[in-house]
Amino acid sequence: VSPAIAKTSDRDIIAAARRLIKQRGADELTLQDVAQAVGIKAPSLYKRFKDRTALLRAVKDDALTELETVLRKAADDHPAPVALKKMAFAYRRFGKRQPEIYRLIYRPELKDATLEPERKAAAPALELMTALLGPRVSLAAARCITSFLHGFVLMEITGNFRLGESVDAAFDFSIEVILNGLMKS
Amino acid sequence: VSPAIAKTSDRDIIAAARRLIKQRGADELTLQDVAQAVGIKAPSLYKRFKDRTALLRAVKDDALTELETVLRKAADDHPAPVALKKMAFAYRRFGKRQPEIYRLIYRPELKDATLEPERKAAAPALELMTALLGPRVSLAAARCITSFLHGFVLMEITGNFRLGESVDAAFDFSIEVILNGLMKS
DNA sequence: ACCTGAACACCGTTCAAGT
DNA sequence: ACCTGAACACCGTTCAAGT
Repeated sequence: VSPAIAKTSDRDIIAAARRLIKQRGADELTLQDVAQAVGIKAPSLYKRFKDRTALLRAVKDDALTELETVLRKAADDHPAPVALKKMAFAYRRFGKRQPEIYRLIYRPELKDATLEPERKAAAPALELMTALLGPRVSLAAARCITSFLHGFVLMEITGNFRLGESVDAAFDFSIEVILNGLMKS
Repeated sequence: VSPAIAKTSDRDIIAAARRLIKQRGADELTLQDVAQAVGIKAPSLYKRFKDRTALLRAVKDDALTELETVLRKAADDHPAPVALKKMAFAYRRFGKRQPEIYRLIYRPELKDATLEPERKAAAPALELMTALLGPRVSLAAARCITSFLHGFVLMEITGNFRLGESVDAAFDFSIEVILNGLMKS
């Protein structure tokens, strides 16, 4: 008896799911669509992922890993204040390029027990804040800038900025405001 | 022939849906559950709401109206800097008290054509910023503080602050940072 | 005018059977 | 070891029929 040959792989499936989510959003993602994209039938997906949520979680982890890379590359070897700005811009760019993926990252039902990936993605900002302000306020400062970035990106990709004027300018302005405020603290 | 007597009303239905969402989240909301809560069957809901999305939208508008009231009451007649802080605290409190409702408000698929309700809820912050900083930077400043608040509340209710230290303190700190930064601009 | 049961479409999920 | 068709549960939605 010859065992069935695998037609696909976990990585293929994750990549296909991610592409579909990027295009249509996670709510529209059907296991049938994913299966079809990798040349199998929906029930076969259950050999590799416990359920739909587990697959979404895998896509999320994939995206979070990429986000961490993007943030670290942006910060590079720049001095802390410059690195912070570059990181902020890179963060926003990531969100704008793949809004549906960005939204996926923060779905509450996708948090797993370990929290490893999200911790890794949050690390770069915290490290920079420590370099800039010292350990006493670094966590609070990281929460400040992180919250702003998250909120701004969501507002922007959800279409909540519709009163005119430049959104780019508002972003630049806000980053200046926050960094100035942090320096004084 | 006696026409059927209405067993419920739009307002009852919206209130029931809101209560159920508050408890279990919008994703878990079933039209059957809503119908049962007001003593009718699911198909009857379609006499009053075009579809499930329209019902969610009505709940969202209801919540946004309440949010605007809460924010205006918090600001009251205080001088602008005080009013801004009070409003920020009220905003966070609203989100923490009804996290699932807060999340609902910002679902992209629930935005309607007019955008009236969301505009009204954003107005108080913008007005205060104009009073505080003048019309030249008020919109950018409003976007700054609004983004921060939105991001912070989401991070908090989604459970993204888990590195210890006081979250309350981080919020206070952040508000100070941003207001200080704004004054210097 | 509003309510209902029955029916349909769609989708996640399970499982026994195939190679 | 992986894949499949068939079946089931659940839910949004439609519609003809009831009062």
